[in-house]
Amino acid sequence: MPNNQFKRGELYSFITGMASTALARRLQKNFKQAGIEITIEQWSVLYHLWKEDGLSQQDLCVRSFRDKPSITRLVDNLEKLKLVKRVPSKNDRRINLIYVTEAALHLQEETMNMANQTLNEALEGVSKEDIERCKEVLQQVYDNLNQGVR
Amino acid sequence: MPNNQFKRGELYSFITGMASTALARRLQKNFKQAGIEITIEQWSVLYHLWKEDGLSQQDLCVRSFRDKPSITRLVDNLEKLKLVKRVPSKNDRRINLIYVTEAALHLQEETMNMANQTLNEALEGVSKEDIERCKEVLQQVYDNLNQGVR
DNA sequence: TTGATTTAGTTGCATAACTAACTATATGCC
DNA sequence: GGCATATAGTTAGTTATGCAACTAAATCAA
Repeated sequence: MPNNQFKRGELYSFITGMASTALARRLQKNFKQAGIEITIEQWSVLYHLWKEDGLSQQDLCVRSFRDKPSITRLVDNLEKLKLVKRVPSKNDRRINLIYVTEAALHLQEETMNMANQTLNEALEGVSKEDIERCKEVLQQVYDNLNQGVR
Repeated sequence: MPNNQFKRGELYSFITGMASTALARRLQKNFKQAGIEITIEQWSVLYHLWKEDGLSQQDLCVRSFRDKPSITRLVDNLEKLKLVKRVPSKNDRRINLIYVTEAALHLQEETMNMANQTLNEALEGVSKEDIERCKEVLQQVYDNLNQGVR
């Protein structure tokens, strides 16, 4: 029997990710109250593009832990909102490079501040050390589940 | 400045709950490979009913951290699959009490074992102590975000 | 050069989530 | 009793996710 055997009845919140769900909901609410009409999922795509503009959809898949259809549709919706633009790559015509627009850049500062502030509220009373430890555990869980998968 | 100020670029995986998503996906795949044709969300409702049968939909909302429409539809789908039954309460006719069927009871042992095993695989290499610490952090995050909310 | 395989992205279908608005029953106050 | 309010659940509309099947372009091999 593995020494970290999980007792029944303890697994539910781990599987459902209730903390991250609550956090996403709160951030969504904060966006709305500030009159920012994008979803958290759309924001999370912009987040990666703000860090590095001109990523391919495939890059976005990897970085945002989503599958290809999800990214296709998030980019669709972001394009409708005129927050990003698809630009076909000249080297490889299969590839779309995604660039943020001026409008999206205007959102960056405010939404990043809101995200940081929301996260800090969520982590109120939790020590830096415990946060680090928790992040490591979650990363390990992710890695365990994806080893051997490509 | 709060002493647990989160640095930019570190928040993404926390918000998206990539670990819990990966875990849910893996468990779903394991169900499918075993020929069990229910979704993780449906399973999570059954999970609460196995612990305590005859809960109201409202009870299920609270315990599964979902809103009312979500539970309505999950119960709809579970009822179609003949895994639960809605029984109107005699004391209060607004209330539906949800009971698992024989068919659902047959799923309990196997799926709970699969869930525990999947979780143990996910937590391979993580110490009991770190798991505890991580659970406490996630609980604290949830509580922080829901204090003052009812 | 042609034909098989891989890669990037899209489309279709089912399930699930949130919000808002709705119905029906129960409760509380006058 | 009667009306306002609260509670349990449903319905409708939009967005997102997962899977499977698909198209188009690129690569690799004979």
